[in-house]
Parts: sequence; C-alpha cells; structure tokens
Amino acid sequence: MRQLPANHQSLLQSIALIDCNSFYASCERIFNPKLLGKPIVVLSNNDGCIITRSAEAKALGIKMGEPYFKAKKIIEKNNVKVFSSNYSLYGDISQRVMEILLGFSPEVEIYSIDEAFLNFKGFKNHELLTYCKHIRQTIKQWVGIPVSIGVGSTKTLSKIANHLAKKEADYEGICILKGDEKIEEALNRIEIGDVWGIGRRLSKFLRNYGVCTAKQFAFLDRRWIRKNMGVVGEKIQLELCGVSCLDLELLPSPKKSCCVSRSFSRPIEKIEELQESIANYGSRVAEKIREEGLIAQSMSIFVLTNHFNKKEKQYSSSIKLQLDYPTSDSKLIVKRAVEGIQRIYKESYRYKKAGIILYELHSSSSVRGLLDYDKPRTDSLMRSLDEINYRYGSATLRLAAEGIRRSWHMRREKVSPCYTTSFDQLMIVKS
DNA sequence: TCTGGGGTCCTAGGACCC
DNA sequence: TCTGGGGTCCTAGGACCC
Repeated sequence: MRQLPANHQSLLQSIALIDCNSFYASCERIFNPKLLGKPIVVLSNNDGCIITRSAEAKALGIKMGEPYFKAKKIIEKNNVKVFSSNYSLYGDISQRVMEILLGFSPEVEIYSIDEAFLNFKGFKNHELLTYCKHIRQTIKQWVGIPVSIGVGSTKTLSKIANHLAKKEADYEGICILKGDEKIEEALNRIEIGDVWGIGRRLSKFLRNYGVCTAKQFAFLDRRWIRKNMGVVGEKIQLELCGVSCLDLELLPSPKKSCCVSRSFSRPIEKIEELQESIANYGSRVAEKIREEGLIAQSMSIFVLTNHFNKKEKQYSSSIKLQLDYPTSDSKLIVKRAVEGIQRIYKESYRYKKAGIILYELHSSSSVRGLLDYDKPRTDSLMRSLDEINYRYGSATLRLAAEGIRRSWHMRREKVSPCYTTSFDQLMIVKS
C-alpha cells in the first residue's frame, strides 16, 4: 500500500470533534418527547428555508436549505412537525452542552452553536473509545441531546471522522480515525465536497480534474494545489495527511465586524419603511456590541431586491459610512444609517432585505472617547435602555425612528416557547 | 404568494508612491 | 510624442463555514 504523502508522526495527537445531531430539532424534542422518532424540520428566519432536519425528515428526502414552500407538500403528506427557529432556546441548550464538554478536556474550542473541538493529546488510542462513550452518554443524560464524536490527529481529520460517525450506523456515533491504513480507507469513502473547506465551487472545480474523493485530493501534487487553490487548499491537504495546520482556538478571537440584517415579510417600496427597518437593525446591532463591551468606528448599510424573482428588475447597493468617533450609541448609529439609506435608495424597486454591519470594533475600555463630550450621559442612557429591554423583552423601549407598527417585520409563525430563558414560558407540570 | 443570517479569510486589482 | 517598475496599502467581492 502506498503511504499517505506525509507521515502520521504525531500518534499521540488526538483532536475530537463533538457535534450535536440535528441540533435545533433535538432541542425541540427535549421539551416534547412525543416528537422522538417523528420527522421534524426547523425553519430559518422569516420561515423561509429548512435549516435543520431530524434523521426521519432527511429520510423523507427533504433537502437542506430548501425553501419551506417547496417542501410543503412532502411535509404535510408525512405529517412532519415544523418549527420556526427559536435561537434563545437553542443558545441556552448549547451553553449547557459546552459546559459539560469543558469538564472533559482542559482545551476546548467552541466552534459553533452545536460543535466543539476537544484536545485529547496524550490519550492512548485504546482509551479514546471508552472516554468518548462516556461523553456521549453524559450529554444525553444531563441535557438530552444526542451527539456524534469523531477523533483524528488534525481538525480536518476529526471532521472526517465525525462525518463517518454520523453517516454510518456501524460506528454507533463514535469514530476513532487512527492508523494510516484506516485513514486512507476512510478518505476513500469521503466525497470531495464533504471535506471541510471544500465548498460548492471548489468541489466542482476538482471534479472537473477527476478528483472526486478525499483520498485523491490527499495524493494530488502539492504545487498544483498551491497554484490553483492557494494557501487554503494547501492547508486542507496537509491536514488530511496528518500535518496539523489549524490550531485549536481556545479563546474566542475578538470580533472584527458585527452585522444585523433581515429579509422583510413582504416587499418594501417606500423609503420611509426602509428607513424604519434599518433603524431597527441599527438599534439591535448597537445593542449587540454594547453587550460585548465594544465600540465601532465605521459601518456599512446595504439594501437588496429579491434576486429569486426573475421577472422583477433588480437592484442592490451598499455604502460605507464613518462615525465621528468610536461609539456604541444607538442614536448615532441609527442616525447615520437612516441618512445612508437616503443616499442609496432608488425609487420604484421592491426591496426584500436590508442590513447594517459595524466595522473597526474595539473594546470600549481601550479607547478614550475624546471627542465624545456626552459620553457619561450616553453611557447611562444606553445602560437603562438595555436593562429595560432585557427585563421586558427586546425592543420594548426603542427610538422613534424604529416605528410602531413595523408591518414588514419577519414572520415566525411556528415558534416554540422559550422553555428555559423566559419565566412566563416555563413548562407547567400538571398533576 | 412564500427562497436565512452572521461571521472569517483570501485574492485580485486599483490607487498611490518613489 | 514617447511614458518604467516595484512596492505597499486598501477595498470589494468571492468562497467558505455553521
């Protein structure tokens, strides 16, 4: 057998990827056990697309990212349970899972809402399986979420292992990918598009060159990869060959940008309504950076028409705007955003989406707002605003520019209760 | 009728300078 | 009229991730 292009010298290097199965669907099931074994889907904002499917829903042929209205027929015919996404619930459950994982390794990278990398450096291979079984069982028992675990000597290999643990029933949710032969055989079963970092475009490009599996990619000439795919491709190949290029990021790196954008529940034509919506998003994004103790120096806003609607004329525009000084003051950010809309708005288009992105974020304590004469007053005003909205619900207290009726506001027709984060929505046990 | 949102990183190309 | 070359920096846009 040919050797993989690089040796797996680091036998003791073990990284585990723990990934919650159909996370949002599993969250809904915790509080509604009747849903166990039943097909479930969870919808994106605005009840637009299907973003999570339980295993049963996948088996029915419902595709990831499919628009809800297109899948409605299958859904109704098979009595699939449908939920609008409920991020405060999922965020809370995620925290509970992550807290458990922090107890299983001193080095944990929380990679996304439903995934974490754990460093198992120094573990002997035969210990790994027992340990992973224990993790899986603990999370199931304490939180009620099923997880899959993949272990490999690099992040990319642990992703591959996780993929196999999920896809192939024999693994029973845990795949330890160790030993050159075993790795090579596994890479042979992985389609190129399922490799972490190879998306739609690259996978099409590679297939055109006859590279269809992860194994073929691992054996490609590295100079060719460098030339055609840049450093990104090169790193992926090295990682597949057991050479670690991606370190665990134990501390979350500071945010560089912060965005709030939404599609409207119906097309908007009037500038007043666009301004009202951008004022809302401005307010939310300012609130978000205040929560993290950040201030922004610049921002951009954007508007889009509905590009799916081929019959309508299309327009999209964005504009970059400077703030007078770094700030997290909702009033200033909203004011600038509303002015910005005036500059990019064009009449007689039907707008579908708008958004605001804040840039050049810094810690609010690290920068003295020399130009911000009003800083103490503003800070205390914003603090009160945040406290009231935290206690009485988001946007209870808001700027006049944000409007009252907000008829363009997003749809969320099938949302479950916030079982764990809202007192008035706690589960009631009747006896 | 109805098609998500929030991030990061990399690269190509233009502007500018000497 | 002819009009270099190399370096840096910035930005927009693309690709990817979940």
